[in-house]
Amino acid sequence: MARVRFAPSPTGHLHVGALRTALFNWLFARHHFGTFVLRIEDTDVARSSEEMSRSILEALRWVGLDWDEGPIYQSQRFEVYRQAARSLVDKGLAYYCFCSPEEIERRRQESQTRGEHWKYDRRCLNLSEEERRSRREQGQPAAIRFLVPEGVTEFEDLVHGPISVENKNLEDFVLLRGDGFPTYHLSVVVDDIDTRITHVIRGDDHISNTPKQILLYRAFGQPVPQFGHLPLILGPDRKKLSKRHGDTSVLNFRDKGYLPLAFFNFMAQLSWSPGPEEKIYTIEEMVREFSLDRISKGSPVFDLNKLEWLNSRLINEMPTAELLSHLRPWLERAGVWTEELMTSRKEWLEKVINLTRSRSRTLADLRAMVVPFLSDSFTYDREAVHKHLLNSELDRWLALLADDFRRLENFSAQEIERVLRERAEREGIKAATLIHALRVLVLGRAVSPGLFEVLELVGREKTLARMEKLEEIRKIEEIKEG
RNA sequence: GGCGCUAUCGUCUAGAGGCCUAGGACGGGUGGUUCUCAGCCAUCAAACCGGGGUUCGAAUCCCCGUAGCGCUGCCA
Repeated sequence: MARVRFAPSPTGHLHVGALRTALFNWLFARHHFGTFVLRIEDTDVARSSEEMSRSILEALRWVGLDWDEGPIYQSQRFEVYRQAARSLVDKGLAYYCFCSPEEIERRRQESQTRGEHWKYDRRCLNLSEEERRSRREQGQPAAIRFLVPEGVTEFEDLVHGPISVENKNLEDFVLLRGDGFPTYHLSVVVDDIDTRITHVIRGDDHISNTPKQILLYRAFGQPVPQFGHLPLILGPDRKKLSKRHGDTSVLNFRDKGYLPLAFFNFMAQLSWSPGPEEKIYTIEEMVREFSLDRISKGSPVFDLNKLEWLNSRLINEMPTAELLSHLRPWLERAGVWTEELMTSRKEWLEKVINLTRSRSRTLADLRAMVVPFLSDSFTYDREAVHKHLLNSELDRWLALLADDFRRLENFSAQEIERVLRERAEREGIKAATLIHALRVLVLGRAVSPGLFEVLELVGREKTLARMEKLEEIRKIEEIKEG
C-alpha cells in the first residue's frame, strides 16, 4: 500500500514548484490506489501563518487535488519531536550541544577566512557528565545534534537512480534547537515514520538532505522509505523559479482566467511525459498513465506559452454548459450577471459564448468579449474609434443603414449582411467601412467575431441605440461608464 | 571552495546501441480562407554542450572537460 505525502510550509502562497510536487504525489497515490497525506510544516513559528495555510488548501482544491489524511500540523506535535530527539541522545546516537549559533557562526567565518571547509567540530560531543550538568544548571540552552556515523550512505532514487554520499561530507546537524523546537530533518523523519510514508517524492533540492534523513531513519530503527526527486522548475533565466520571476502563486493563475484542467496538464507535463503522443489529458488519463520512470531528469523552464495554448484549446473544445459554469463567477464579478441568464436567456447566452470562445485564451478574455452583449457598461477602444469612426460621411451612411435595419422583418445575420452590402454598394463604398464602424459602435473594439452574427445576438434595439451614439463617442473618444 | 544533480530545436519533450535523413507539440516565418481578430488548412526554418574511449555501429554506454543548477542554517 503506497502512502505519500505533500508537506508545504505555510510561509507564503502555494507556488507553482510546490504545486507540481503535490501533483506528482497525488498522481502517484491515485495511480497506485494509495493514500495521499497532507502535512503542514509550520515548525518555523515566526514565518508561518494560518492565513497562508488556508491559501495553500484553497490552491490545492482549485487544481483538484484532494487528500485522504490530514492536514497534519507539525506545530501541534512539538512534544513528539522533543521526545524523539531525546530518545536518540539516550541511545548515544545524538548529543547535547551548548555552542551558541553566534559562536558557531564566528568559528565558521574564521575557518572560511583561512580557506578551510567548515564542519561542526564536535566540541560538545565529549563533554563530561558534570560539565553538561553544570551548564544546564546555569541555564545554558542546549541543542541536540545528530552524531553522524562513519561510512557511506547510498540510496536508489526513483528518478535519478543510484546516489551515494560519503558520511564524512555530512556534519553533525542539529535535530532540536536550543529553544526546544525541532529542525526540518527531525520533524520530517519523525512524521514520515509516524504516518508510515512509503515513498518520499519531493524536489531535487532535497537530494543532499536525503542521506542525513536516511541516517535518521536507521537511528530510529525504522524502515527507510523510497525516495524520488523531481527536477526543479527554472525561470526563464534558468535559475530556480522564485518570486523574482513574477507572480508564481498558483491562485494567481486562477485569477488570470486559466482553467484548472489546463493548469493541471501544463504542470504535470513539466518533466513528465505520458508518451510520444501530444494531447490534452483528462485527470483520469493522467492517473492511469502516471509513472515515476517517465519523469525526465533535466530541469524544465517555466514558459507560459504552452499553458496559454492549452487554455485556449480547452475553452474552445469544452461543452458549452461546462464553460458557462467556469465563466459565471467572472460575469458575476463584472456585475453583468442576472438570473434570466440561467433560464429564459440561457440559450441566447450560450450562443454568445459559442461565438466568442474561439477568440479567447483565458476566462478574462472571454468575459471582456461577452460583456458588451450583456450590458452597456463597456469602454470604447481609443485607437479603434480613431481608425473607424472619424469619417464625416459616416453619419449619413449610418442613418441610412439604421433605416434599412428598422425595415427588416427578421433581424438575422443573413438579412443584416444583405442590406448592409446593398447599402454599401448603393453608396459606392466598401462594405468593410460600414462593418468596421459598426463593430466599434456596438462592441467598443476593433476585434470581434463576424459582425453579422454579433448584431443578431446583440439585437436590433441595442444595435440601433449604440449606432446613435456616434457623435457622443467621437467627442469623448473614450467613454467609461459603470 | 566542498559535496551532489543535470545537459536533444527558442520552450516542453520523444528517443532506453542500428527503426534517426533525430519525431511530436508550443512559439516563430510564409501562403490560403476573410469585415477585423482568433480559428482552420497548407508550408518553412529550428537541436543531440565539447573531447576522448567501448562497439561493426552511439543522441543512447563509460571517462574527462565545460556549463548550469541545487545543497553547504539552531529555514523548510
